[in-house]
Amino acid sequence: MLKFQQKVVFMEKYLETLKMCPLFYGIGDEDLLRMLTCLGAKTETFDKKYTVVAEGNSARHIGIMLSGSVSVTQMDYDGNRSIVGNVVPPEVFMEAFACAEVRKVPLSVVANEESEIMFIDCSHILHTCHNNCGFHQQLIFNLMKNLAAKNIELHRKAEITSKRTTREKLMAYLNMCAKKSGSRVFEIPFDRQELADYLQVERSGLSAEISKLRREGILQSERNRFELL
Amino acid sequence: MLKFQQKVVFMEKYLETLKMCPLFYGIGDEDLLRMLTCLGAKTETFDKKYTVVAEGNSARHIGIMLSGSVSVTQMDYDGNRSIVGNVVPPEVFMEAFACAEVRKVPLSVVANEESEIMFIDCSHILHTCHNNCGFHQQLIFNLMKNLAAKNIELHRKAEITSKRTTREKLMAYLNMCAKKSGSRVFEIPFDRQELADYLQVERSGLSAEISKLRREGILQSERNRFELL
DNA sequence: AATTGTATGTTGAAATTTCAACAAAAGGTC
DNA sequence: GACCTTTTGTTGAAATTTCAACATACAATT
Repeated sequence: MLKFQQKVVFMEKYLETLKMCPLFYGIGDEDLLRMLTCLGAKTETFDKKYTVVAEGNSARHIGIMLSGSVSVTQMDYDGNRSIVGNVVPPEVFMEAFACAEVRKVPLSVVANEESEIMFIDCSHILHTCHNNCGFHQQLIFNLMKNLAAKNIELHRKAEITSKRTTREKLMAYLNMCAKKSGSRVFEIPFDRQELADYLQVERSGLSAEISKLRREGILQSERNRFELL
Repeated sequence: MLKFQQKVVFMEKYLETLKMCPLFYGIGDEDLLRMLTCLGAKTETFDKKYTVVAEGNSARHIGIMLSGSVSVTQMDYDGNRSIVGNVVPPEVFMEAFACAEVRKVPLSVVANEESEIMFIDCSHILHTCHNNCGFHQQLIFNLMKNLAAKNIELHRKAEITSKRTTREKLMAYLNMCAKKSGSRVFEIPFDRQELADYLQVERSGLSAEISKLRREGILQSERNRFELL
């Protein structure tokens, strides 16, 4: 009993985050908490740099970011890292593999900082439970919307990395960030090496290009803070 | 009345294709035909090279390939074409934009050859009709699965284009094709320029690389037929 | 404050890609 | 078959990226 109480208290700590999660759109507080229990949601904490999901792991679970942030990365057979993206609360990750009922994930997820993550076995979402929670329908609908949105995000990333030069990729990325943040001043979630792995270019060449753009008066930057002029 | 009859006859012409479509998995013949009418499915024919969907068009409809094939492409502000993928029967396209309820599509779709395509207004799928067709649930579920599969496909494409050299991209692509076809001999759905635009490299450099691989005895090829040795 | 480690910037040489221009081969049309 | 168009292959020069190596700045730890 105490255990249940603790669980609820814990979930309530992140209730605001969970309510913002696209997966739970349109579901009230009470129902949400009940539903999470019904779905067998489990929360885990990961230290910085820890592997949340390793390539080849089972792809049964959907991850929901509660705090911190993680990077989704792909590793080449000869060690080249490619960063697919960055996930922050209240976003969801691994949902595509879970929904497609792929056995093993072909990528890995690493915590960028101390992070709390909720996991839900996707089969509990897909195969409506017999308690007949009225919200399963809504949940599936939300999951679908989220998959569609991820799809579009992948298209957007492809648009950036399809550029041929480091400069074009960088500018396409920075313009996208500016647009997203709604300001010409913004921070990016990557350090130089990570940005290079995201844009699929060389770190040194990327640094050189940033310096060049600065000299040309196109942008200002220091560390991960950028301003487009 | 005659019109209705014609429609049914037409649909029956492609019944086999439609039954294979991931969107209609688990739905019987009779139900499928009734459902298509209920969903207001419309079929159009496009000549080779014709634009099926232009960038900026409304993104309300899902396309289902009945015959022929189309290419999904993105155009750069300075005219660089990037090919996202190729769609053949009985696959579906544009579903991500329709499901995410994006207003305008950010890419265009062109017929590679004479093609027949069925369109369904996605809102008819998402917002269950009041006739209460028993299969709406199944349809939504199928759509979700399909979105997840597309997601994974986009990941796979990113894995290919994330390679740094023309040779690596090409080999990654050919290996994927070989795996998909289950044979070391296979045809690709692209001519050289299209393959270059898909892999995001120069056509001339791609041709040169293919010749080189041939000289090195790694593959054989003529036109779009390849054999990995 | 000194030390250590990590992140970023810089540079020049080597490798690769892009670009432009043309040659050769294949396909379609009359 | 002759002609025209499109596709594919080839080539060398210019541009760009990668790579390796080092310099500098910054952060954390003792």
